[in-house]
Amino acid sequence: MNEEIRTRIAPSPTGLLHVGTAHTALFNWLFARSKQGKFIMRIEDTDKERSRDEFIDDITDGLIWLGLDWDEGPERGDGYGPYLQSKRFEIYKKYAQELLDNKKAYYCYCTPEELEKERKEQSKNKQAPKYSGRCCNLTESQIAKFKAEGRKPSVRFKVESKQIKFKDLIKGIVEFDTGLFGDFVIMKSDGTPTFMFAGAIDDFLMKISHVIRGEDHLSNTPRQILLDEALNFAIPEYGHLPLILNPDRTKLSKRKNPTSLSEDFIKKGYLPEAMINFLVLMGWSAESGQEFWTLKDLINEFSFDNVGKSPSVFDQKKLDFLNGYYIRKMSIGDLAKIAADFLGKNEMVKDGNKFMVALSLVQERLKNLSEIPEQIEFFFKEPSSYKDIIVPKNGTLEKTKKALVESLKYLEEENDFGRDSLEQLLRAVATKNGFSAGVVLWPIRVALTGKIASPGTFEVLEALGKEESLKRIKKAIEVIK
RNA sequence: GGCGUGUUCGUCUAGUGGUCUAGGACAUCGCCUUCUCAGGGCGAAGAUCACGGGUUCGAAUCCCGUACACGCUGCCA
Repeated sequence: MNEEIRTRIAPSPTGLLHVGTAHTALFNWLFARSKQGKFIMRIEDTDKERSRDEFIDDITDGLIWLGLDWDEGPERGDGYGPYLQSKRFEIYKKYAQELLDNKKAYYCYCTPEELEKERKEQSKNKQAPKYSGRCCNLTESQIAKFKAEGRKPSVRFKVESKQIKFKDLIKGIVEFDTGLFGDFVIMKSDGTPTFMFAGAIDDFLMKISHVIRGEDHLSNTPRQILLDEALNFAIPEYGHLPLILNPDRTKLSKRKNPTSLSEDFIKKGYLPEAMINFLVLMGWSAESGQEFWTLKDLINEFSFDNVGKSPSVFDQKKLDFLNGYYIRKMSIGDLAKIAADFLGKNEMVKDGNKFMVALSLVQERLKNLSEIPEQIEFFFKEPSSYKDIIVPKNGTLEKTKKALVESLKYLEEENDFGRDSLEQLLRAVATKNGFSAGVVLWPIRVALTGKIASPGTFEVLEALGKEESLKRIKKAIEVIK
């Protein structure tokens, strides 16, 4: 019989949702969904100093935005909750007491200063920094003395010296010698648990079957296994994902790269589809070689067999490409909807129809939503200051004037402002005057848009309509007089 | 310092002993489409598979060593 697959994402709310966390969440989610398992959200807010509620919101909102929903978590299902570690302190205390009672852990009265000094000395002597274990066998009188000094003890786990070997889902068999570790702290002197301890307990209590996390946790795994063994917990499967790196190959950091999902990607106009596709391609590839993926398709295709072992450099250019790709693929109605949401109170959104027409002209040129206002502005507002660019390369002021005047003449008489008939008309104007098409089309387009780069002349004429188009062309003739 | 993990085009990657004169994608460059930009189509360039030894008839693929990178070595997570 197969046990239910249960994975989790366990962010600590000490900052905005990081793309690395999103990446880990994605792989956990995919694995759970592909196995009809459960995906759980657990908030690791044991660090009271740095944890903030607003970060919890940022993290959960970001994952929802990506489409990574969870089955259990704060405010959602309470099978094995609570899912906020700050509400589970009694549980950790109980297990710490159990270890204390079994002599598998002991009180440590060392002060941070003493420990720091010890470490410094060790590294000065080229020794591995490792806790000496000096508090393990304190006498009654020594303890009484420390207590009298008002020292608050931490609880340290007594590390048994042995080989720990486990099969990582991604890395394969990994082996550690725990004799090198030194006794580590499981309860801080303020009574709160360390990440190592709380994580091991919660993974067991929440019946997590697979712990999928970043490779930076690989060296923590044997410690957690030791804890599991001491507490008689079942040991979960582990999988350590390759990390995401800055272009200089250091661990992804916000100093060197955009890392906040909300601030750097959502607000900049990236689409969840692009983000998912981009994230999954860092570390995973399909057997088929397919490179475009939606969450839905990934569920059927995902497997740890195709997850790579080496870290990936964050490549913004590729994200941009993917984002443009998904923007282009979207129906104009859907684009208008998400663009309107994105732009919020922007004036240009008010006239829904006009906004949609404008969008349709620039859709294939967009790399992200935030480029929209700049690209469609001409559609709502007469352009200005295009005097320097209205004469095409290799053209002259004289020809440009003539082209505009002649075009205006014919345009005024044209009633069909569809792009096809406009094309016929204007190309005829060009040949009639012995001009190449560009000589007449460029100035009109600039008169209409005020831009060097824009959608094509015929589309713009059509979209703007006869009245507005003629008005702008007349103005251009004035301007270059 | 110790331990762990990793190393294929600039980047993401395919590749599990012969089909690899190493495939795809992004980026770059060129051509075509064209009034511009974008898109699309076609094409080019780009990797002595980190390095050095082995094993083998044969290695990017297996073994050993070295180098480099990253992670852990915290009363942060």
